[in-house]
Formats: sequence, C-alpha cells, structure tokens
Amino acid sequence: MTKGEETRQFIIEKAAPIFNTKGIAATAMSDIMEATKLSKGSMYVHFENKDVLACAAVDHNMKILGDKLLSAISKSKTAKEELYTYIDFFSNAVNPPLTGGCPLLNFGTEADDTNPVVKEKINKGCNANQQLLASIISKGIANGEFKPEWNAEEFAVVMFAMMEGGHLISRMSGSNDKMKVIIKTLKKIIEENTL
Amino acid sequence: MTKGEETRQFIIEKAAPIFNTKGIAATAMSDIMEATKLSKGSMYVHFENKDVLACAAVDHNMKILGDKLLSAISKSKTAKEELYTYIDFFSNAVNPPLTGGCPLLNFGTEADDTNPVVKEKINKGCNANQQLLASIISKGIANGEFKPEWNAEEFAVVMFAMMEGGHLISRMSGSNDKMKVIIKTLKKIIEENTL
DNA sequence: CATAAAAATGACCGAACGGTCATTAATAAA
DNA sequence: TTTATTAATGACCGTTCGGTCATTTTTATG
Repeated sequence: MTKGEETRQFIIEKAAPIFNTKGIAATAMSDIMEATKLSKGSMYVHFENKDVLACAAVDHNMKILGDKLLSAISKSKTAKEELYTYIDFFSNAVNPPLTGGCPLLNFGTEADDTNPVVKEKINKGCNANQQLLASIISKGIANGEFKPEWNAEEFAVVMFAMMEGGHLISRMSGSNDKMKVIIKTLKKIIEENTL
Repeated sequence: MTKGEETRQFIIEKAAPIFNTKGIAATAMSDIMEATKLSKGSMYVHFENKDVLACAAVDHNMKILGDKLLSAISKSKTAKEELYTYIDFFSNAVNPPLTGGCPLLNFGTEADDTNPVVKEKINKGCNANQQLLASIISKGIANGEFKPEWNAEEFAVVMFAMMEGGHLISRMSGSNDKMKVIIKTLKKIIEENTL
C-alpha cells in the first residue's frame, strides 16, 4: 500500500464513525480535518469532494459491521446457533457494535429522498442481511435442524424488520428493554421451528 | 386566531413536509422562505430560530399523522378491525400517508446523537403508538375478541417494530413487496389470537 | 378616521461551508 | 544522491448559512 493509499484509508476510518453519528449533511469537512489532524488540501488530494468521502465512509461502515457480524456467526456450529448469534450481535442498541448505531437505519433514512447513490448502497445492505438470514434458515432446513415448511425468505424479512425497528425503539428510549422483548419473540419463533 | 398566529401556523404547515423529507440539518431557512413566499424577516418574527421552527414542524408532522391514524381507526367497529386498520394505514410506504414517510423513523435517526429535544419527542411518539396498539388488544381481550393469554404490551412492541422496519425496507427498495410479507405475518398472528 | 401595535420587508452581517491552488515537503525510483 | 513524482499544506475564494434590524406596511382598536 502506497503512502497515499494509506492516508486515504486513514481518513475513511476516522470519518466513518463521524458520518454514522452526525449524519452526512451535518458532518463538515472541518470535522474530518480535526479528527485526522490533516489539512483541508490533503483531504481533497484523496477525495474529489465531500460526497465521495461520504460514500466511502458509508461503504466502510457497512463493511466493518458486516465483517464483525460474519466473524461472530462463523464461530457458531449449527444454523440455530447462527441465528441466535445474529440476534445477540445486535441485541445492545444502546452500546451498538458500530459507533453511531446501525448504518442502514442512519444513512437509509437520511438518503431516502436526497441521495440515490447512498440509498442504493443501503438497499443492497438490507438485502444482504435478509439473504444471510434466509440462507442460514435454508441450510438449517436442509440439514434437518428446522421444519421443512418454514418459509426462510419470509421469516428473514420479518426478523430483519423486527431488529431494525427494535433498534430504533431502543435508541430513542436509551434502553434495551424493548429490544429484549423482540429478541424473546424471535427466539421463540426459532424454537417453534426447530425439530 | 390573529393574523400572526395564522401566519405562524401557515409557515409550520409549509415547513413540516420539507423537514420530514430533507431532514432538519439539510433544510435551510431559504427553503421555507421559498415554500411560503415569505421574507426571511417574517420567519424570525414568528420563530426565534431554526431549531424552534424545526421542533414545531416535528410536532406538526406527528400530530397530522396521529390525527389521520386515529380518524381511520375510529371508523372501525371491533378491536380486530382496529388492528387491521392500523396495519393498512401504514401499508403503503412508497406512497405514505405523510409526505416524506414516517416522521418517527426520519427525525428519530437524525436526532439520535445530535438533538435530545427532538429525540425525546420521537420517543414519546413511539411509546404512544405502542400504547395505542396495546390498548386496542387489551380492549379486544376484555370484550372477548382475543385470547386472554395474549400479551398485549409485548405484541405492541413487536408489531410497531415490524412496521417501522418494514417501512425502512420498502423505502429503500422503492417497493411495498416486503411490507406485504410483514402485513401478512402480522395479520396471521392476530388471527391466531382471535377467538 | 386616527393611531398605536403588530407584521412584513430585504439589505446586511459574521461565520461556516465546500472547494481551489500555488507552494513546500516527503517519498520513491534511477 | 539526484530527480521526478506524489503528498501535504494553508491561505484564499465564492457561496450559503442562520440570524439581525431599521424601515415600511398592514392590522386592529378606540
């Protein structure tokens, strides 16, 4: 990695949590300058404008979170364990695995009517999550862990929606109490579909 | 209502959908000036600063949506019908009942780490929705519509989370398809708890 | 109709914004 | 070690931001 590539990566890593916390519009280039202790000119050597940096930060946030999630899931042995790991991974919305909380929720709502590029990134992230869940369930059905009649795709949609909704509720209330209700409900459904 | 109160209300009504669509940080006072065809000085006669206007817009968005929702629900006869009406009311996230989509989702994620005043407003809005759902279920249990063992508070949390999560998914994808899955699942659960 | 109060105006302000660029410093290859 | 390339700097630019205020216009009351 050249010096330039290193600096570019360094800026992204410092910028990502700021964008995820304050939002794209509310984050100024001066915020990134302060966090990186780099000059303004240096920022524009590596990113042609704020939008490009914001997009890179969105990508980075999703990648970091995805990597952490997959790493946690990979330690699980059974499909049921994998679902439980997914749930537990996102169980603490007050102190979330990624600074600023869920980037799909944060960037998705901001980009919705204003930034089609970011919006599509988030859409892909949502789909990736649902596909991951659906594939785990399908695998569990195939190896005899889960009931064959369980609809993997439909439950994946429902589960993902419940986790995101629960995340919102918990962030607003500053408490994980209601997330616990959601987790309990999800685990009960998984249990009911376990053979 | 005096002329001043009328103008103040007029500004709020014009500003509310803009804030709900673009977000608070990304909405400039000049946007409101353009929408109202009023001068900048006039805005500051009625609102001491942008934050106060934004708060008023948040309140207005929640009130309008709440009023519409309660009006729809009031036309229902049974508790089950009321739950169905709630679901159907929010079923079209691509063309939502409020311009810009769900204000709880929009303002909640933006205010989370930046605006404690708005955050608390949204938290109250979330709780109000859950309490409405819980009270409908409790009423249905009391009048023999629903199974007595149905946990009203817990299902209210789950249902609200699913609707918000479904809203996010649908907005990102630009399609109501996955919201339909969520609605189907919710209605099935309601059916299972109907006597 | 006179007049005091309230509302509306738009020029103006300083600050902060995103972005540029000539210059300097550091890097890496010959 | 020389030298061409790349990275980093910070002063500077035009624009837009939220907000102010003296002035004018409109409203409402006696």
